[in-house]
Amino acid sequence: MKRSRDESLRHLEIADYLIRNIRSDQFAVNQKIPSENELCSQFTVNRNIVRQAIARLTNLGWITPIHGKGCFVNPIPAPIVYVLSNKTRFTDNMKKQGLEYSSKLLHWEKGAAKKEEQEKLGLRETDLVYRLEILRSIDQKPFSITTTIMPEQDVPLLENYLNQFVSLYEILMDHYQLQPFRSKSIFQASLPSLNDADLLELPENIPILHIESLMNHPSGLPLEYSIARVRGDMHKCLIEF
Amino acid sequence: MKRSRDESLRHLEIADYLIRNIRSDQFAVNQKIPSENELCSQFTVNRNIVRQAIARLTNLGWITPIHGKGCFVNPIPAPIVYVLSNKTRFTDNMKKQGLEYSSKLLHWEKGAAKKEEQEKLGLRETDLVYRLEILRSIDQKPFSITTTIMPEQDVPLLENYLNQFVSLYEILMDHYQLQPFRSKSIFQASLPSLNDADLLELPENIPILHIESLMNHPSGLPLEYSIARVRGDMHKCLIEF
DNA sequence: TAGTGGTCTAGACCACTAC
DNA sequence: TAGTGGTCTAGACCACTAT
Repeated sequence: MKRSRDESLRHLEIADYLIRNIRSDQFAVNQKIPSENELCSQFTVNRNIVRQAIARLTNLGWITPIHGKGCFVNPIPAPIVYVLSNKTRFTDNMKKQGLEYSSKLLHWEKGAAKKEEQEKLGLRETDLVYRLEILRSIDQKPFSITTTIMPEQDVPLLENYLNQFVSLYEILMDHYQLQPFRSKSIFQASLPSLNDADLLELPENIPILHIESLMNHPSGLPLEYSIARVRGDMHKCLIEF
Repeated sequence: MKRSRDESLRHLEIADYLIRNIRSDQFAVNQKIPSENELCSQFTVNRNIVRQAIARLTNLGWITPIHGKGCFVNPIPAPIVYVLSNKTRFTDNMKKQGLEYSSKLLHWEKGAAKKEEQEKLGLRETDLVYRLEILRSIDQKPFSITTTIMPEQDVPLLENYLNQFVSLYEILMDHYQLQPFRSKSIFQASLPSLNDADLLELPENIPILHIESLMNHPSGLPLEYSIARVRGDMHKCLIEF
């Protein structure tokens, strides 16, 4: 995977040219960059080469090509700083920053705990768990997908409250008097699965911050195991020690 | 950036075929996958299409093409769990896990503190800082690059000890009796810069875990500001609350 | 209808590796 | 020398958008 800076690959040259122009606002946000054919003549190369450059910028999230119209420069999202502490809530964080947020329950199910879930939550094979898939958005734009697993015994008949889902923590608080505390989190950088990329409306190559968390009862017993996938380019996670 | 699963793009079909075969060990680790020409005839497509599929797998880190030889399946690195706490050291973490690690000082300089550095470290415009660029490896494989900034006043004549660099924390301990404590860290997922990708010997599209940290004196005064870029596919960062 | 991006074919020449 | 990957050309046909 070695690369050297002096090799003259035409498509990289064109990609660099485009990125420089976007950076310096020569190609403004939400505006079109030159068409493929224009770039072909400008650089006297084949359309395939231009398309390689275009693909590169698309993958890196700089532009979005729209069939029949052209390639448009993406707005650069300013990363949102999210403070993670033992009692952080998504909603609290957003409220503090005055951001418009929303949660949507994509899917839920009740079933036997899988092996990993048993271990993380301290359950037996026969125990049941709820699995929720939640999409969170900020300013109407998809921001993260979280899979949350909770033991059925802690939130019996949870399905009764899922019809008008607004916030998981409201449900826990209002109907079960539960207030989970963060016990530990594992951070990882990865690329989105095709499914997550679709849901987050992401180009494939935008990295994802993967946060696997265990939340406890105030007593210390595990209550909630969650795996969040957050857009890397929209998110910074701050931890204070 | 919408994608639907039912569109039949030949190059995606080929890429899927290859990934399935790698996953199921039909194409074993460190072995060659079929050559481009073989894939061309197998799928009765043009070489360009096969090369799109190959590029996809390369970017995703599945294979490494070697000129004149073929495309070889990459070994899948098992992620190393790194515990981050207010007194974590890289070397301690690795020692505990019995891993062979090493640090290499790539570059150092002394100069006026930049604006951001002044803010983070509480310095004045006239203050000087040391900037170190450190490459850490595990089992001889590049793992992370860290830029560390320290005020000159805290580590005067640091250059005297950089000739035989082994570990930054050894120098701080042995020559300055300093033991920095982690105050806060900011996590972000991103893609590597071209330079970092080169140094880490990474395909471009392997995501990077970006950890920006502030370390303090035991007294609470800022002592060290660092920006680490860690291979996302080799690293999990655990935080306990 | 003209212009745009989306997909694909059929070649060419080169550099590197193995024999 | 034969086979491999690396780069690039010159087309074709299609679907979508604007007018």
